Amino acid sequence: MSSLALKQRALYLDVAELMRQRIYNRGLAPGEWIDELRIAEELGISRTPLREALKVLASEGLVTMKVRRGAYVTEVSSQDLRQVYELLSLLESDAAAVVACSVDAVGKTQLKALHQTLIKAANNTDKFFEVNEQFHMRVLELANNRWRIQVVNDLRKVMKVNRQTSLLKSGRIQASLQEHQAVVDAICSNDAAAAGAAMRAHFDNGLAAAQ
Amino acid sequence: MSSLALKQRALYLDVAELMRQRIYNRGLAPGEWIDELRIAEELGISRTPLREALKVLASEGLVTMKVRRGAYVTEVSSQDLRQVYELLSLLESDAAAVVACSVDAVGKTQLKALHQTLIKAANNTDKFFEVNEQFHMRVLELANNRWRIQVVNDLRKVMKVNRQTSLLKSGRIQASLQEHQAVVDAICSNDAAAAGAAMRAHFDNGLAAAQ
DNA sequence: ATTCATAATTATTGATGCAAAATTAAGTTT
DNA sequence: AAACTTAATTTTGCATCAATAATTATGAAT
Repeated sequence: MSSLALKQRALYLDVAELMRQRIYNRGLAPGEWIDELRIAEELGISRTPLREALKVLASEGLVTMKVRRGAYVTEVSSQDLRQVYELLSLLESDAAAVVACSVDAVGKTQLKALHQTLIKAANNTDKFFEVNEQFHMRVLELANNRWRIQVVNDLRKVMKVNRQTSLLKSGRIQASLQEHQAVVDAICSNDAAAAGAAMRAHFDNGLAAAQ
Repeated sequence: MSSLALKQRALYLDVAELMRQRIYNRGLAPGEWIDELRIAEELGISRTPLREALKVLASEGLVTMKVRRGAYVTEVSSQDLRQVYELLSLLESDAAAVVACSVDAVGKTQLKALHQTLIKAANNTDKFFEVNEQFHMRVLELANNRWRIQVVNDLRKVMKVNRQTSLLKSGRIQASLQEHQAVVDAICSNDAAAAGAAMRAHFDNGLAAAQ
């Protein structure tokens, strides 16, 4: 039985995810022209699903389509990075405030548990990134607005294009953990204003460290 | 010389816009299955650019792709509408606050002029919609964050799927004008907090009127 | 030698074709 | 007559093909 025996997702979605990863890890560099023929051949697929994938990435802002000139990896300037950061700060701090009002005991327990996992991952950068994202996503899910989740997900994809600048000056992880603690505390004491402020501070510090 | 002599945009973008309009005016009803063959034939094009257009609309949230079952017009529930409204309120009230801080004399003049145009359009619903959107977009542009503009544009597209519910109970236009006036006044006096609050109030009232 | 024009190559865009999957219709059996 | 099975049709998803536009290369003229 083949390993690809039954695929639930359409090919273009898998290709989109693969291209995303290539963009994140600079296999495809910012500004670079995307050679459809080469990549399609490389992946052993036709250009149709690849082109569909590129249009998905274009709507996410990861690639830019130029008419009759194909697809290019979007160049994310430091200004773009700042603008995206501002939006994430706005959307996620509001989410934290909403969650502080609406969260139940289960939600509080989940956030506390995730924060503990994050503390344990402090010495493993990749793991820290992963759990950090889980924490932020859990807050968003608790805020119960599927459109906000969608928007934040897209913006985070843009951030990942410049992953090396996006986080982690020295000492940033420990500071980040303390800021998360403040968010958890504020949410668990149902203090909306404090939760929003703590999340906003977290993003402000993150942006400052990135520059 | 043909009317389509030189087209600057790719076909799939034109098709996407056409499909958007059909969804807005209920030529394609919420939940309805989109018959690729029929529409492609109707438009005299092949399925390829239509399918590309559908993927663009899917990423905007206007259509939903089901695997091996094609594309369906997204059903926007009243909860979705509320959630999108909340996000627009958040994003645009923050934009208004930013503009109040950064706006120059030219920007102030533009907003005042747009508001005057809006007042004159009070008796023409379609024109009012149009100028209203221009006003909101101008505020966003002055806030100088291209990612916010993109996000708001996408969210507004979702709103338009339920246009009939989205605005205009009786008396809503006059109230809306007064609320806009408050936004303009606050921005022109560089009062960020007041500008944000005025825009937020505008959205809160709009949502209340829609339900 | 440099610049402009034209030809050749390359790449994007849109159309068509084909196979797999899903839905619908038909038929058989209990 | 109802339900299950199987056949036919429809439709999606991916591949291939053709045409148009853009870029590069070649050559001619000043």
